[in-house]
Amino acid sequence: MGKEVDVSDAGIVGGGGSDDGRILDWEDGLPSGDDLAPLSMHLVPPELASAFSIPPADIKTMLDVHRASQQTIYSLTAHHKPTASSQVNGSLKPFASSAAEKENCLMDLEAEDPDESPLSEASGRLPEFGAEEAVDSSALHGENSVDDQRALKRPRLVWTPQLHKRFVDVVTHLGTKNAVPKTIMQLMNVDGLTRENVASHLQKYRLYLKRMPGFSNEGPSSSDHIFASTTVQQNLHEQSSLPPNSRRMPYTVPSMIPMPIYAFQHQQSNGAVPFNNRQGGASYHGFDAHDPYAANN
DNA sequence: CTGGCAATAT
DNA sequence: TATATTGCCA
Repeated sequence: MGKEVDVSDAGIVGGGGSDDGRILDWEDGLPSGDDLAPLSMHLVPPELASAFSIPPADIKTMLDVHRASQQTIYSLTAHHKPTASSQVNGSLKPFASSAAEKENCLMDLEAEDPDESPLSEASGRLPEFGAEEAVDSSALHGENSVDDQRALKRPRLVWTPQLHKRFVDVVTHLGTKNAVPKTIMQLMNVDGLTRENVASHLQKYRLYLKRMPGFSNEGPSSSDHIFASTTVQQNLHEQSSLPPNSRRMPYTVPSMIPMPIYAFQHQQSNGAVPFNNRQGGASYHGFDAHDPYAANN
């Protein structure tokens, strides 16, 4: 990876076939197609997997491979979020790879807060892929394979207790004044989380707060260290994608930005436990009327 | 363009 | 039911 291939003269892809030698050179030593395990083949035999409680991996399709390779390419090139300045019209859409990344790195949400309730989210449930158009449309039409990725509609977000906790932490830290969807989204630092996701959740959350007076938080609390519990190390990535003139608020101190997690999204029904999935009782728009965060804090 | 909010959709 | 989307206005 650290080596660059000189493409200045021979690299023009569609040009002449004069670069065959180089490509053969490249392929030399690689296993042939016959030596490779088919995609449908499990790396771990089912019996062995079940013996060790390893959840069965889902069969990979060409579409999966396509996405994975796109993500690889993406990570090798620009690791940019979609900003106004970034010109991404060429081939790689940040959104597409972000979605792929999200799907591949499932829910690693746990990993902060050891005292978190051991909810059985990690029940080994793999979120399947949304588009069931298993047929490779690019093979049929040869176009819009990239555009489709952005057009893929995201699975609906599940506000797990972990996600919700992060949400509440950020919101209470910001205070009612500064807690706007965009800011919340940025500070939550959850990969794949959209502004709309936050806005929708925030709307409900405010309705909840309205009937629970006393929990509301006015101004930004600069002193509390709600993010101190979450270990911060790497991941100061892409925080500088803000426009140069945008003001850097005191609460955007990098050390407060928690470790990135991945938004867990699902299709229909799976083992994901919503943060408010209590059983009966009084709840208002999903927010428990009594103490919704007892289990989360 | 973003945010807030109610209504409506999935 | 939980979340998404839409429409309208600030």
